[in-house]
Amino acid sequence: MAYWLLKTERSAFSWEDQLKAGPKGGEWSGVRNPLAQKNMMAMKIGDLGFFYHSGDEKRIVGVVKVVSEAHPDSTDRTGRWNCVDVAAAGAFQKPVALSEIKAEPRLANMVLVRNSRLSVQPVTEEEWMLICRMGGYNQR
DNA sequence: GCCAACGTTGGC
DNA sequence: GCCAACGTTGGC
Repeated sequence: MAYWLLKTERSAFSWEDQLKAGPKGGEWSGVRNPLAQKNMMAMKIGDLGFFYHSGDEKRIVGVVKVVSEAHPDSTDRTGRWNCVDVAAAGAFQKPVALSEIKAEPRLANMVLVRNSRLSVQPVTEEEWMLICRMGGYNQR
């Protein structure tokens, strides 16, 4: 079981959109970066990911789970890109802002801090647990 | 609005 | 196959 972080601009696809997709979830489409793509290809059903709003908000607002492993991205006509399906697993009681992550020394090595442009990133178990605690998110 | 970091493109 | 030029992302 692995942990990830998925970035999206609110205007493109928001947490509310993710909630609307319900327990069956939907495609995490539109990723057109080779490294982000490689990360998605490595996702397994049941893996969890932070849902991060980039742009004006810059904060983690919730958790999604992988409900379908990589398959062709329906928004891609070239046939080169794949995506996974994710469903909302729960919202943070208190969203965790990028500024809080940067202020936490134990998170200094997070990919989010090191390579802010990567849209699909791995998260370590230690980072995952700590951020869940910061966000008031209870894992089952 | 700026710019650093990173990707992609295209000429050679 | 290299690399300069250009485009995009995303934080500040």
